[in-house]
Amino acid sequence: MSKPSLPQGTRDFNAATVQKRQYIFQTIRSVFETYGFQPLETPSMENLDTLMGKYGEEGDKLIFKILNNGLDNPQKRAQIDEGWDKVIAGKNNATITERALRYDLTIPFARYVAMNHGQLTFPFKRYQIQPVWRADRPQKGRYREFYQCDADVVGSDSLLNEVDLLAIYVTAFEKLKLPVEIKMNNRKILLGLAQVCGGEEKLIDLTIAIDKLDKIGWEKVKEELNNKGFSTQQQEIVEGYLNISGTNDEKINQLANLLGENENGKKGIEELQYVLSYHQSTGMDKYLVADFTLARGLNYYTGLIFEVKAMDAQMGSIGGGGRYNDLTSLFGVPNIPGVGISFGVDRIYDVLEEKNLFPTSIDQGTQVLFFNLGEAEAKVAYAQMMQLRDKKIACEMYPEKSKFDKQFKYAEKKGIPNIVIIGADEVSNQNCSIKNLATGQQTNVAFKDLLNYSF
RNA sequence: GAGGGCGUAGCUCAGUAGGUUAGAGCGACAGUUUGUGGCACUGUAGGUCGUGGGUUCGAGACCCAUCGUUCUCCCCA
Repeated sequence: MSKPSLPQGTRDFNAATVQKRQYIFQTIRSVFETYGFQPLETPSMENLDTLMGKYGEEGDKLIFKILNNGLDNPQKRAQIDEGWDKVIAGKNNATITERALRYDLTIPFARYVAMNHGQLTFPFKRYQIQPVWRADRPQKGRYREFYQCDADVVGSDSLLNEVDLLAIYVTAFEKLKLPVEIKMNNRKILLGLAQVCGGEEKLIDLTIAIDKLDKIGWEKVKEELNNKGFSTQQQEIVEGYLNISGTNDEKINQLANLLGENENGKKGIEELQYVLSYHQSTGMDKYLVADFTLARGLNYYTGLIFEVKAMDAQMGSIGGGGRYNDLTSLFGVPNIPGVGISFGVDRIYDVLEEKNLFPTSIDQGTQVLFFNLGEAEAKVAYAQMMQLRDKKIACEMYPEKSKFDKQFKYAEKKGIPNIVIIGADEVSNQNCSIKNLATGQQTNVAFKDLLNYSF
């Protein structure tokens, strides 16, 4: 028997951790509900072809695939061998695998909308809090199983949805007391840039290069652009684009000059301005930062895109989202525009922990420990305890008659603030001794008054 | 997919240029006269040194492989 272990990139959560995670979930959930979003849950596995091809080449490689059952069936040997050959050649084959663990919550949601659009009332606003799985190499802030909290609106083109979703971000992070910056860009701006220098078909090469700016620096980006066949003149435009700086308004002005009369550029800027100006009136614009180098990997985005960064923390993005104008057409139902955001709970947890931002009051453990002083006494004490439990006070009784020392230590280790002692004397006097472990104060309380005692 | 670090008691780690029976702190358990904890003292248990090879008279230490873990890059939440 080998030592038990956990699959790579997965974790157990102990009591204290679960409570802190619940605090994050509940905070986000209550904000979602306040904004009129309703819950949805989908299965942890989807058909493989629902997921494949939606996350780009890199993403497809990170999907956890589930091996089919019955591969040991000798009668299907030939078929299975053929299937394996295809899998080994890098293709998917339904004989070997036809299901996979979900990689995010957006695509399963799109699949749900495509399947149920006849019954849904649009605009349809749903939130979803569930784990997702990625076959990534685990490292800091990166797990193979982690939770996302998504809110999406489908069936509406209005930018008011973007405004609303940004407000959700701001409200949730304010409640969590986590200082953040929300970066915004627009795919249309990136498209406009591509059209101005090199053409639309270079959009992907261009965004990949731009995205690397803060990691590898301009010289290397320039080199990469050169390799991808961008002319000197085009490279200069990109350089000008990347050098845009200042306040949001200043950046937008510089961008407008650079992109000139390009239709996509103008539209992209207009949308960005709309959302920014809306949030000037809510006061939330102080969190919003126009960042034209923001690209985002998922290739289904078509409009405004967002990414949330925790301030002063060594951590990748803790949330992201954007507009996708035609996601359901991947599943045969065209013309349902959508926009959504996602919270990365596990990373938010790591940042809150690192910065010590969890409130101290979320520890919801036992309030009162009843000492066990023997069979007869325990029976009397148990009846008293049950009354407190009826009043929703968390109580427990030490399960065996042990020395005081031991029972005290148990209370201490579990962080139980109060103990109640009911021994032979107390039973005959119909009262109990209540001791507060922090202060050491001990008082006698009659059984009939116990219910009104404030612990 | 590429590249580093680290695997010694339940936990955190020591372990000198390879040399006898592998150590400490914390934790656990027991006790210091069996109704009042935190402190202190005493004692007890607990290790195939990740695994498998190799070098050597001799390996926890050196070499190779393998597994696990962690971090960076890629990409992402």
